[in-house]
Amino acid sequence: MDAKLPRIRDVARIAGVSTATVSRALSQPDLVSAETRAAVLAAVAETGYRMNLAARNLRRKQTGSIVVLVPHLSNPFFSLILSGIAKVASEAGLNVLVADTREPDGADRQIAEYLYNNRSDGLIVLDGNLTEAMFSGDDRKGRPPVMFACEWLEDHDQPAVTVDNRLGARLAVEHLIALGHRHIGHVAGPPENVLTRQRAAGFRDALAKARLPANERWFIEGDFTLRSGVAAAERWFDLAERPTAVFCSSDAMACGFISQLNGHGVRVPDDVSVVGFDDIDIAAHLIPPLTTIRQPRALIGETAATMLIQMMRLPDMREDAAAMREMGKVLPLELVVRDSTGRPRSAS
Amino acid sequence: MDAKLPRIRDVARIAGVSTATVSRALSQPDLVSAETRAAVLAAVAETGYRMNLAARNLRRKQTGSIVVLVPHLSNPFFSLILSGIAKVASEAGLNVLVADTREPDGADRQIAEYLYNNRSDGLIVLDGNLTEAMFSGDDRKGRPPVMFACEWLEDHDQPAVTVDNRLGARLAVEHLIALGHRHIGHVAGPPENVLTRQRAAGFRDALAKARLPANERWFIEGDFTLRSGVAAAERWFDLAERPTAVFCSSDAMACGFISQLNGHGVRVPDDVSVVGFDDIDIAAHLIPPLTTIRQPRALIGETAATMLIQMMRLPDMREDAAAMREMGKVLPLELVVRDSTGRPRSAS
DNA sequence: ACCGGCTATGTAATCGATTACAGTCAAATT
DNA sequence: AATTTGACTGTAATCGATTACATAGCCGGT
Repeated sequence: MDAKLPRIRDVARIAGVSTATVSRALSQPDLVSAETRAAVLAAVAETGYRMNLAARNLRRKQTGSIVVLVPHLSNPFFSLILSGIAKVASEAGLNVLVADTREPDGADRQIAEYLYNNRSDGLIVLDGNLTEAMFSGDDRKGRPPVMFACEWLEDHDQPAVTVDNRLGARLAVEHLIALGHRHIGHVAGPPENVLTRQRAAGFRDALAKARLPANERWFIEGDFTLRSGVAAAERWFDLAERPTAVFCSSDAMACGFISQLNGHGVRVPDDVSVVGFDDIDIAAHLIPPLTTIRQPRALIGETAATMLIQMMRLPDMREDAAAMREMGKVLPLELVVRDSTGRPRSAS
Repeated sequence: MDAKLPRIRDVARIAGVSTATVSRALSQPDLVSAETRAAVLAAVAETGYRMNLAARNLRRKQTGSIVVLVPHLSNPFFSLILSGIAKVASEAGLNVLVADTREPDGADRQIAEYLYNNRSDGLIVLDGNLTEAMFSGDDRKGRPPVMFACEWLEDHDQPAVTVDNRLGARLAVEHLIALGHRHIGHVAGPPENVLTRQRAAGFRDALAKARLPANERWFIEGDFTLRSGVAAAERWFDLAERPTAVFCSSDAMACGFISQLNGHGVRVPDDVSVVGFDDIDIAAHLIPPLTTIRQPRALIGETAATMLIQMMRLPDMREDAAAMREMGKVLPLELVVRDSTGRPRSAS
């Protein structure tokens, strides 16, 4: 009943070979003859043998897991990305550890824990606001490879899987302009965030292209959360002159914004048009269904994981800054027009 | 530059003690004298030593990680629960692996992988629809402890952290009745799910208590997802006689339901009142803000993790079925009244 | 016939920490 | 004074798989 778990030695004995041969049959099948392989496999099946990962990892000096650093695990935007990462990693036999960088103990501790210590074979970082110093420095050799996704560090060689946020924002705003809007506001993310800057740039691009002035009062700062969308609506109410359309830098903020507007009797899209960014699951089912920029979230996760695994397999490549940059990838995004945008009152 | 990572031996040499003493100073500080401890700590700081977990786990015959089995990682309902689990586990020095049981390769493989093989020291299962056989059987001794959370297996001794779903549903429906509704429908979860049954029972409890008949045509089957809420709305439209209020077994379904109703010109709460279940983050910011039953999601995660860790520390206890059941815990839930419910037309 | 090269396998060292066991020394007990 | 006790520390075996190195057998070329 309580038989101990079979070890490689037991398999070897039953198959009539040495432990070395069993090990090879299982992890480098080409090295052993077909008959031997069959015998080993039979013995494995008979005993129900399962490898002890701690032993393998100890010997191979690796950990068998990758770590994903997420800002706000509770943000639904990340769920599909994680799911994509998990899928690829699990196919490669790797565990996925998820750590929330905004937890009380702080990001730095997490990074140190995972980056410097041998707790992971690779990192996927979804948070662009980490101490840059942690990722530069000379002693990069001993550390596991790092892949950024969604967000990234500007002015660094770190490879990243992203979308063209600037283009996305431009598409969103061009859509509003095409509808006839001339007074367009922006609910932005936190100022230190890369995405905020990129999307704000795209916002300005579109205005400039249409020769519309950018009104700084219509630039409202948020932090990508629902709550900050609500706060942005309050700011909007305070405005003497109000824009007829608003581009929100995340769907969550758009949702909070619309909800709060609605609470005060302002209708979307009749009184104000709103565009979001991300296309989270619920966006299509809000009232009104949200016009937004779709990011291929699952694909971002899968791609990031795939590339990280490539980097893990080629440790030398990390010395080569050019090769590193090329590991990055920009995935396509798409404007999804729904009902939260319409012609402005004045133009109808 | 490329100095190898320091090992316990290096620390021992610098501190002028043996490796055994270093090990003890680090993991059982009481066993060494204060001076020795200080010397070891100083040496650790000097070398930047970090323990190799693979080695520790190999020697201790454990894995240092717990696994969470989630149905649908992309469901935002689970994010806060995971975050609670991660918090507690990380404080205990445990890694958290998350596996999606609804992935293509199927739940059974995952279970086998994690439960039978030495890949985890404990499991938290958030999916009540797993093959029961996997958790019973005689050879339970060799396996890691399992804690259920949210969902559970009926007729089994497995401990679980839950809320009183039946009570929650009753509160929701009593609220509708108190508002004057006499024609109340239910959008349920998948029929094989425990939560579905519990909540349906609570629904009937409330009706029975108010001596209202339960109309089986107003019982619409769903699967907790947004999409199924949308489908439920279509079913509602097909009804000859329509209820004036609907209790949805999840917020996601309530959201899809309301959204689809709205798309066809039916207003909430003017034409129909809707109550959800869960109180996911976005519930308060839907239009209209959703009346729902709040589950303490972070607390559920923290509690499940805490209890699992207790079980891990007391391996003998698992033999004792009574003790096992007592490990379970029912956490409080709460009705949150917002704007998706109001008096019925006829009663106003 | 001999040698080099190749394939298939075995032997044993190795990864790095933990811990059973043994030993030391000083204080307490008889 | 002898013995016991307890606190502390060291030595070395151990966890289970991987892999460097050694070896054996076989084939083909000269």
